[in-house]
Amino acid sequence: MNYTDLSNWQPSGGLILEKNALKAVIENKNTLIIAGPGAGKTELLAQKACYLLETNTCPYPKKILAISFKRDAAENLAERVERRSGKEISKRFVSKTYDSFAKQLLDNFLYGLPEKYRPDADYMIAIQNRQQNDIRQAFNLAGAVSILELSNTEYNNLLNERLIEQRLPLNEENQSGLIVKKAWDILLRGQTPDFSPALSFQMISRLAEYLIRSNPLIQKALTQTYSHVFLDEFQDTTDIQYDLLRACFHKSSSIITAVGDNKQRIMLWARAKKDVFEAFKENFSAREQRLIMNHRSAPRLVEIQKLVYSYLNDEEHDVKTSKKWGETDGLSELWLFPDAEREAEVVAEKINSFLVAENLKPRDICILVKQLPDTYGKMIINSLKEYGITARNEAVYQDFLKEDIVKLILNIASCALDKEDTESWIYLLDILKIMRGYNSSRDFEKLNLLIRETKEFLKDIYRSFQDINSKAMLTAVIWKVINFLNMSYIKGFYPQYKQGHFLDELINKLIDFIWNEYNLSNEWITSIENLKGVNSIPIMTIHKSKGLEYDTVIFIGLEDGAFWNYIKQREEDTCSFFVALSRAKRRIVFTFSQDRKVSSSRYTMQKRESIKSFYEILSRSKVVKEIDFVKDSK
DNA sequence: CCCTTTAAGCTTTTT
DNA sequence: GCTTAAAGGG
Repeated sequence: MNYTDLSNWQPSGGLILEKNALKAVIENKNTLIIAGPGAGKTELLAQKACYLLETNTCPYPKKILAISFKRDAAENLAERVERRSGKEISKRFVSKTYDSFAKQLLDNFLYGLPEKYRPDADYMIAIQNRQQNDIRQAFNLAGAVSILELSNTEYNNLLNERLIEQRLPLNEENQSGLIVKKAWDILLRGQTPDFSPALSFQMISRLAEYLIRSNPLIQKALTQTYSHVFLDEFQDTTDIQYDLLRACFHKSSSIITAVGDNKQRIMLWARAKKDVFEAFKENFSAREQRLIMNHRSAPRLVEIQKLVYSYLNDEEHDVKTSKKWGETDGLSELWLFPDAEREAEVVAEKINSFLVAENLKPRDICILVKQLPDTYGKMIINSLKEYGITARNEAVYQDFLKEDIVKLILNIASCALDKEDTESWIYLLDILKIMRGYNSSRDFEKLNLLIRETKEFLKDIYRSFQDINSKAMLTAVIWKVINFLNMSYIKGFYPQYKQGHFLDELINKLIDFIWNEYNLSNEWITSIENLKGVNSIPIMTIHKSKGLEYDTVIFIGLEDGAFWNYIKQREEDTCSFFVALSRAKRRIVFTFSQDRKVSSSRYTMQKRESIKSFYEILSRSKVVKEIDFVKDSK
């Protein structure tokens, strides 16, 4: 392997990194990179990975470990590095989620745990929903008595909290501590006859952390394997995750680069550690580095974004916009409506003109809500239908579409229906190869046979699709695909499908969705495309939109009613407002409706009293155009 | 059976 | 804070 000389290294893709970003790429110390929206945090990590690998600063055979929260973020990062540095070199870039990192540690070194905390090797992931709550049940079996003053949810939360609030081992000095330990025992090893071992991801992280702490050799191996560690979306790190990181890499030679944004901290309610930046700087002697570019948003929108900083008591930091924008680029509007019907009418009409007159694609636009996309989006979806435009609650599809089995089956369908789709063909063949354990260089014969068989099979599927005239027939075709893949190969390759009925449910849902789309379009390729969402406008919550960007963002319902929790979480909701605002590249629209029919029967008067600071920000910016849409002006 | 009262959910991910 | 679904009372 030829490595690039340190001084000759250039960011790939013809990109020019801002001064601080280049510094952060090259500097080989623990670093906390704080950067606002659109600064290219993920891109910086990808560039840094390429730098470390290409210049051998991460010396062969050592690796880089990148940890993200979500699977698609982890995959996205890995994909960027592979695209730039090539398959060979990027083998030393390991990108995974916190949970897979923790679970892998636990599963690989189960016997490194003291016997008292060693789970059964066949433990399941604990289920916690209405029908079944493994943790509650374990506590019941352990003899815990529920507390009358607490509601069900509060009590469940309390039990979960007691399980994972501290690092292991537990303090067993008092009576309640003993019950917690008993519950742990039951969850770790089960209780005959009817409770099987089950662990939550939080418990898995706690166990992994304890494992590392009690086995210095494993910790050493870990830090020797990974010379560099990347942490994405660092502001969302929970205390449990932070403890694990600390156990793994504190006082080690591994160099950590964390990137995050304190103004996008909207996960505190889900246990994010509030002082994680300060803790990291102190515990790891990390240097703070700020990026000042906003490559995403137009100058006018950045003006508004800057005003949010002062509301968050954040020091003034300079933000520079990209040169691709003109000084006065960026549109922001506040639309006022008498009621939600009028709102739906106007929003649909405007979206239609964005698509027609401005030539935007459906995926250039995003409809954002604080919560309850179905409730807030329902009327707009219906109004858009009159223009032949589809909008959909993206949450229903987002998680579903990134499931491995769904991706695989949809790829096969695309391959079978559209012979030009080489991308799907490469993806499919790659997976089949790995699933069957074939080696590209060794199993030449087998591979050829596999290619022939698969091509034959795809032709068959193509013909089958043409004959389908009922849902039962579609179901039969999908099962033909699954049988070709082989159920036991699937479960072996994707262990997450081993448990319960998850896989069956996904397959049934997939059949429902495809059949539904087919009834609308009567064309198979279009149905698959529409299911993937290419032709529909996404409606989603602010939380789901994190990390995404759109030309035009329409936020529905800048109203007290949507921010009902504002009194309890002022700062966090202001961050939410900021996240919504900063998704937009060129245009942001906020709507307010005097009356909103949230329920099926009643209107509710909307106020903007408690969130008036949001309106102050908008009006202080002096760039927001206020438009009052009175009833029935058409 | 109907009306009133009460509880729970609402913003998340992960094998 | 507001909706929905259930449980409870007459």
